[in-house]
Amino acid sequence: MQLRMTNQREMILKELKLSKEHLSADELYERIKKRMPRISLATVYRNLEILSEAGIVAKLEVGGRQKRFDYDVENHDHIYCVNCNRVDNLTLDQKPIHDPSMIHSDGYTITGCRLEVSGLCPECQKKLEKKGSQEMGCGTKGCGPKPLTEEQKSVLNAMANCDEPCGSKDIAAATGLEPKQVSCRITALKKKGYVDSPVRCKYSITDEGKHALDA
Amino acid sequence: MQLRMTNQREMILKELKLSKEHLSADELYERIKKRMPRISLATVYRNLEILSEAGIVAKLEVGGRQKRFDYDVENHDHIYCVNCNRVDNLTLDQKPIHDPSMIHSDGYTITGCRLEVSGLCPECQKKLEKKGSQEMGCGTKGCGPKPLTEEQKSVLNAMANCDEPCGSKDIAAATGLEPKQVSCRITALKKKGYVDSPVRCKYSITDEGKHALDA
DNA sequence: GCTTGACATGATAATGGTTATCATTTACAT
DNA sequence: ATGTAAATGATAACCATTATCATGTCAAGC
Repeated sequence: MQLRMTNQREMILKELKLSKEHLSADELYERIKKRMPRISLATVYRNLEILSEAGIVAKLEVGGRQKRFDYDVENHDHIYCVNCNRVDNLTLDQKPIHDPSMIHSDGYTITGCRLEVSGLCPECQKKLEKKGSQEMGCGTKGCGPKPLTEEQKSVLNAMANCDEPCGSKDIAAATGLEPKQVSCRITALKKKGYVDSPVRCKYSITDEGKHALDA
Repeated sequence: MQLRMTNQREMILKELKLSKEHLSADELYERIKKRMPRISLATVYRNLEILSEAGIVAKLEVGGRQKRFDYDVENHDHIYCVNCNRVDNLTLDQKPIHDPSMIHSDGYTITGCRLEVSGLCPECQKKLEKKGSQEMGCGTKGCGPKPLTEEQKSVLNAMANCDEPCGSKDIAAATGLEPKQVSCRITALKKKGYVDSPVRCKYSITDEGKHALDA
């Protein structure tokens, strides 16, 4: 089994080196596609796996979402954003433990060791400040208004036509939906941040909700 | 928003405390189902999320596969098996860094910090010794012979009927498949460990391969 | 220079873990 | 006791990743 340096592989390495970021497979795919439109996402995954197996790039499994890949194969520590899953390098005042002999592990054979720090990256901090305690969970992609079902839209519309906070019965009447169905929809909309409950049992549409309706 | 203590939630907490392991959502689900057969996997996921958000259990995102949950919410370090993804606690001779002030992170707000060690757990070491350099990647479930397509089976059968290593042309003739299709199937079978290539361009079925055919 | 088979690719189906939706049920504050 | 928010179970949808396979390309040997 020997490795061939194909154009695709070369491109993957070049792009990874260029960015010096800790890109995920699909981010890398998006960048490469600009210059090599026919490349397949599978090829990117496959080659990142092969190249990391060969020790040419480093595979990072940090923070529980997608894998990320690093052109720098030296063992170093990372910090990741719990909100957007971005990964950055870490600098420490004190050298962390990277020595297997320090570790008591009841029979494990140790293959790797690193400090993993979680936090909120600067951008996500800003976003959260703006939005208050608003949920966001807005990663690198798929950000932007979330899709609504027809029922959710009609509930939102009913609220938009109401000047003051209204109860679920008013909305049931306005939409023709069953009261039970209305409260389900309200819950879903509240979770998305499109509906607010200024008073107990009274609901009103938020700015985000209005925006979502327009879109 | 307030939390209610439902039977399901109580059961999840009890079972997690009982095991004192670092269970994944589906492992927990399997255990709870024995005493509460109508519980839904979604409920387990939902509640683990809610309980960890509330700080009642700890969510571990270790090693890039499934999330695991810990009844012990104290900040401590873990070692995980790269093969079976099992997670264990770690004891260290020297206290690791858990102090955010040691960390330079260019604007990150730090929310957590722990040492993450990877290795091979005792059981997986034994398995690997037995199997030699055989691939295994056999996690907690879905272990056992991998399914074969009809074409793969017929290629394997042809090999089984051959006493000595044979070329892909022989197999093409024996199976009636196109030569090109044969080499594809051989590649797949080799990856599964069912076919070996003792000489370049000559293939023979392995013991695992025979076993897979019988099954 | 042609053949042959190993290695790669692109397209796409399949998988595994997890989350979202929604009708229904349950628990709790009043 | 009752009304409403919260929780549940069933299931569809989702996302990242892996597997499959037809096809394409490279490199070595005749």
